[in-house]
Amino acid sequence: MTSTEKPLFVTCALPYANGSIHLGHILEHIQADIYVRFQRMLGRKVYFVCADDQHGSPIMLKAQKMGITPEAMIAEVEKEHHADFAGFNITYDNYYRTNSPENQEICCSMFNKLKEKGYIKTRTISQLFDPEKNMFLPDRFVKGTCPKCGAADQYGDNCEVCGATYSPTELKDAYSTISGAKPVLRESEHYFFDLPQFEEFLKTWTKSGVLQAEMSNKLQEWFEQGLQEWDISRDAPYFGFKIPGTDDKYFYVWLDAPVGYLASLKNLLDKQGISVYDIIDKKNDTEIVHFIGKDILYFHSLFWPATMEGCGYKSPSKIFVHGYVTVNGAKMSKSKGTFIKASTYLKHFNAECLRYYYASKMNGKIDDLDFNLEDFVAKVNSDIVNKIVNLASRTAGFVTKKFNGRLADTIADPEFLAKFTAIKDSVRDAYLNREYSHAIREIMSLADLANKYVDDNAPWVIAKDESKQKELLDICTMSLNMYRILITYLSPILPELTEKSADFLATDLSWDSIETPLTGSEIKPFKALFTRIDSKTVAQMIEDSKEDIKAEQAPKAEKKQAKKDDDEAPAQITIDEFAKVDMRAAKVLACEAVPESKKLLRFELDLGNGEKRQIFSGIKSAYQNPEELVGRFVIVVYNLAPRKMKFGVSEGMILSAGSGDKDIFLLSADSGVKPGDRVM
RNA sequence: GGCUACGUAGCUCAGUUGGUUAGAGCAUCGCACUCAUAAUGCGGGGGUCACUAGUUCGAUUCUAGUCGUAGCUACCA
Repeated sequence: MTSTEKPLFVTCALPYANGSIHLGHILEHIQADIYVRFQRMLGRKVYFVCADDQHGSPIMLKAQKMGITPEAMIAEVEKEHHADFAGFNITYDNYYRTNSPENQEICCSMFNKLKEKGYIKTRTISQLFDPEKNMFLPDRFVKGTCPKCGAADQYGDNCEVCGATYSPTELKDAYSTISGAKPVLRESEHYFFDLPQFEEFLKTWTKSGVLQAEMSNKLQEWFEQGLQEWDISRDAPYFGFKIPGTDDKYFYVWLDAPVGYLASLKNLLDKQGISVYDIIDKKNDTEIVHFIGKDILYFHSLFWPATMEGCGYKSPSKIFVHGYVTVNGAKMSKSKGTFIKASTYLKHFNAECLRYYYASKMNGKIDDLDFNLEDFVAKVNSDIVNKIVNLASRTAGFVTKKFNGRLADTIADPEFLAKFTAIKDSVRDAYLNREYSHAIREIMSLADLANKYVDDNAPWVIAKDESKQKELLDICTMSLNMYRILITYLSPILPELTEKSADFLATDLSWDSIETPLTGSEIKPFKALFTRIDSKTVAQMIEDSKEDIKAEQAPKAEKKQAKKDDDEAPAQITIDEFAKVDMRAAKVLACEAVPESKKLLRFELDLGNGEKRQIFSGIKSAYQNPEELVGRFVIVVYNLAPRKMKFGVSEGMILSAGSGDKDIFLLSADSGVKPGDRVM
């Protein structure tokens, strides 16, 4: 059995049900869809499935905030996701959900198997708990003061100011970002998957060619660090599946998400009377292929194959990892309007444009792909319209007007046409290796050749000579056959254009028919097959994206307002607490703007008794001429922990008041104060 | 800080298992053509292949370092 005869089970990563699909998601789905469409073209049996990933704390909390049930929220999101992928012509055999009976059944059955075989352990761990909300807090829902540098409002796992990493229990003045309550430490029994038992299996598996080389190197690093047991349980309240045999333990969302692949497949196969367990049986020759982004490699290359192996099931055959999408060379940015939702894109452009553009840059590697907006317009117009479609457009008219649409009975120059069929294998290999850009390069160079053929033969000249009518038809038949071949090559990428072209040529465009010339048949009158795009539409799309974000952020602004109100009435402190702050007067010895920084001024201060300190202060916006500050007195928090900053260590804090930006005013003392005087 | 990847024409990208004048598309300039969705063809200009050192008869391609960009780095996954 050759590899193209084996059935194929293909998935895309399950989009999380707390937000919209954006052009980053779409990259993966287009990549997979092209792959799948091509495999189907070769006649291969494919199950292409996806689903919404609907469990976990973020979903539970977001639904709470919206005042609806998680079920209601995910149903809404699912509808939207469905429409988005359909809009991009992604041909899923099934798009399902993780919050489904099928998923629960498979999760529980897999868990029980793993437990029976001794791969599940329990251990009591201490974790921060929100006493008001009555729930355990994931790290990123805890904020507080960094224990290393004293920066306020840092997340529970690391400090964005000094880069220190720590456990959330080390945070000072920690608070829950959900309720604002002070978290307490509480113990709980957790379930762990014993990943280290699978080390040998995983090492062998990762070397079996399932991953790109870069990714398998990455795994080496993880092996060197040592595999850890994986915490797969979460305590109630949690939106997910209850773990069998427990009252208040739930499967961690990342346990049930990949199982969602199987759930979606099961939902599909049940209707066909096929058992999903047969497909994942080790004896079954179905190949399992996952398309994922590089951010979730860890789950798919360690936990997922290990849990499958632990259950005695087949591990994935291929994990195809791709990079991120950047827009105009930068990360997608909400404020720049380059965070473009799938639905926003579809309001302005046809799916085919993006399918083509992405494909023209996809190479099967994990490099990021840049969505350059100018390049997008240029490439779509010049490749698809000016070159490819032009071939049909410039010759079809003659056939229709002069020959009633009937093509010549033979191919005039089979040798020349053979150049077009000659790249068939190379195009096939490119598709199979996901080197779509390579395929497109070859196809486009033939499109150039085809246009040159038409130019060289100048049918518009021959058309005027009544004695050369056969020659005219020959040339047009050649040109339309070149078009037929090229569009067939492109059909996995451009399904709509292919369909329109098949209708226009009144023939089937299949992989097997590539070498079979289209002769003696009638074509339909040519109509514009593809509409060119322009940069004004791009600008509109960007504007729309900015509007999307504004609409989304409106409620968040309210939240900020609420938080601000809290600031106005901070908790009272005792005089003892106040006395802990040592503030002193200091004389500015030198002051300069930090050139690489937008906000910072660097001060050199005299704190009396010959003590000098360097302090950075974020007041550049209000003091354009820092040198004018030299000689004046400022108030400094003397006993603030030093903070290492990008440009040096800041040894204290200079006090100022104001609302920000240009309205920042340094505090100072009246004349007579001396460097080092304490503020009483 | 450590690790990894990337850095080739104005833009987006190929390519080189080390070897004569480094490629494509778009953009730009000139010419031709007028069948075609102002599309096409021919020709020109444009690159010290990030920088520096090393290996080599020879490096854009190998090695090391530097700079820049991105990602990873947490008992997080």
